[in-house]
Amino acid sequence: MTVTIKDVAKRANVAPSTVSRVIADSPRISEKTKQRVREAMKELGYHPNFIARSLASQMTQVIGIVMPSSADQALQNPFFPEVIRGISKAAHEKRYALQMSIGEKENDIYERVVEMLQGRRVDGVILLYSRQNDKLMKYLLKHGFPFVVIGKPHQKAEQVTHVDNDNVQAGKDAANWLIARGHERIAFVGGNPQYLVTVDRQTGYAAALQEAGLPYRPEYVVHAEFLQEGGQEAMKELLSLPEPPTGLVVADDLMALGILKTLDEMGLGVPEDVSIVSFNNTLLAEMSRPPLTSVDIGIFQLGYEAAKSLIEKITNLNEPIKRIIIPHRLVERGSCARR
Amino acid sequence: MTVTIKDVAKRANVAPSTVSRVIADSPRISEKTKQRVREAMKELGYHPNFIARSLASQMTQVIGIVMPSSADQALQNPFFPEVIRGISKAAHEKRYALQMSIGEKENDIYERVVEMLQGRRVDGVILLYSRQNDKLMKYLLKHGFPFVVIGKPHQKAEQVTHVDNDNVQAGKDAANWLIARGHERIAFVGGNPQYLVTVDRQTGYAAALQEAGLPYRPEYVVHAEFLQEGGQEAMKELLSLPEPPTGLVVADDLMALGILKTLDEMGLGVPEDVSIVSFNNTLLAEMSRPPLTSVDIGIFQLGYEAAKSLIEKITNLNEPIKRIIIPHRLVERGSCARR
DNA sequence: TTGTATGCGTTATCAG
DNA sequence: CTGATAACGCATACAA
Repeated sequence: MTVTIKDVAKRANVAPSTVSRVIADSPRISEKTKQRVREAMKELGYHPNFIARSLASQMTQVIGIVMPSSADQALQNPFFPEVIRGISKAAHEKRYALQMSIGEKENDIYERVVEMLQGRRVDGVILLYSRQNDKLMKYLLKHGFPFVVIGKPHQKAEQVTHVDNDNVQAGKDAANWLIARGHERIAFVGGNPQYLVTVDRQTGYAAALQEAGLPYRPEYVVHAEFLQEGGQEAMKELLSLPEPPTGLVVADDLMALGILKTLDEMGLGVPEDVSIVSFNNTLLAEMSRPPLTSVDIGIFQLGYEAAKSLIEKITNLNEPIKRIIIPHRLVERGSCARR
Repeated sequence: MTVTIKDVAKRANVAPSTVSRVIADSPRISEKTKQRVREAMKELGYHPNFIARSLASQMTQVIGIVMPSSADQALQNPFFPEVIRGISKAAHEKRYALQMSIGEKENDIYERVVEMLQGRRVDGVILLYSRQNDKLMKYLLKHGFPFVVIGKPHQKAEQVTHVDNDNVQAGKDAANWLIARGHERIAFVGGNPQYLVTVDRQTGYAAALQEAGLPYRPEYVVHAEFLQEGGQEAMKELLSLPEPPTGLVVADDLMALGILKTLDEMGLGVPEDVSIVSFNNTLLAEMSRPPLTSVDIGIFQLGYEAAKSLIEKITNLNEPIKRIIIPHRLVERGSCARR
């Protein structure tokens, strides 16, 4: 029924191994027989069976994508489709397929990924998150499975190839943008502090304040999970302080969207009353009112480089550990005003 | 190095085939030896090799997800993560893994999916789109590959298992909502008319107008690709008509977000000047200003049922063709006012 | 440059 | 209830 390498071999009057070599485009086969074999393949409608190939070669040509737990609505963040586009591009260039693992709870994810790898379904994985004390990462390191992290690993960063931004600098740039426009009361609204991006950007924010001689006020730092209960309240508190901030550095565009809403409900206008700089420069930044000044972090590239690195690692196990920093740049739109 | 079924067999003093049966939990193995074998598996840290299993059993336990072409920014639509969550849930329940195919151009996608299927990497696929005259769908039908469409197939709908909403009724409901609130000039803003959702919702919209005795005005129907050039202009034209609409039925939340922006630029308020009903009821509907009255179409369920149906089809090739309709319901928020 | 033989880790078909 | 043994479709070391 399904046409195999043997059928092709017969048709072309060669041995199966020859056909195999033609598929691999081995240089040790004469052009003439290559032609003949290829013709036979066409005529029979041959398609190589990846499963069989994988079993024989011990390589699947599949890479696994590990998403953060879907319990939080993180998936709704436009960040993900965009990284995946980047991953997909690089993967396709090297003829790799993509397998995906989504789980509700952290432990779900762990188990599925272990199964993926131990079951030899994938050659390696890309982690689209990086959380504190990650059981999965430890497992991967221990067993020597090829993997790459997007973001900065909490532990053992020197042992883990990762693709990241200079989030400290990015946080600094964002705050400086506001400082340069005369703002002196600048708050930081971050996401889950379990994720290192948040921490890094906050660090940069704090550094910028310090360099500018502005005081760091703890009450100006809020970690609001906007999608959860309580997020709005935290924001409202912040803006109801005796000395409310005039500028906000916000962890990402999706959060900024939520904040715009909260501000609106409080009767505060952007940028007249409050200026905002956010991160990621996704579609949302363009579509929001006002459009958001946002730090572009090269999401597509993050994915692209991660996949490229992973594939290098897979094909060459001695590939050194790498840290790749994707440049960022602030994109000005309408959410910041001079003070 | 890697521990196989044979190692386990030796350890447990049984034949490899017995181990295989234990893995499959065959009833023809005594509980006693099952215990023994399972112990041996634990002790050796055995993990079954899916690739080998796939080759022998001719089943991969993997389903493919086919995304629409990423050339347009469709991927940015929160619809996708949510369907995928649904798919993932059902897949995991039946212990299936997910493989993903993203391509830039339509032809890209076609080729990758053919490769996926012919290469026996997946047992079947779910199409997350349904476009006119789809080459891929024809191919799938012709070759008898198991597949399920989310949305309504343009052609041969009777031959294709699909999971859809009653989009005509949904369109009607949306329009009626506005009509019931006294609106008489209601426009329809759809996405790409190549996609049947758009057409169906428009049909429902038109039917509602007719039933209410309102005139159908062609100039009130706009297909705006917001993310492209020209989208804004089309909207502005619509709203600059001598008799501009007071109500808008908008294809989805993401588009509605863009429209809110355009309206704002034109100095029009929602819902004071223009009322909006949109579709999908994603996170964006909650986060926008004002929050959007939106028709919830059960995105998660669409994915869940699709995956379930596909798996049924894979495991039982005689499974009949099905059409599954996921119920919708309009969720009221703040974007509609009485006239 | 090409062919032969063997193995990849399982499942499945026979026996027993 | 359990054990040999032959596929599954391809890659590769070794021959020729």
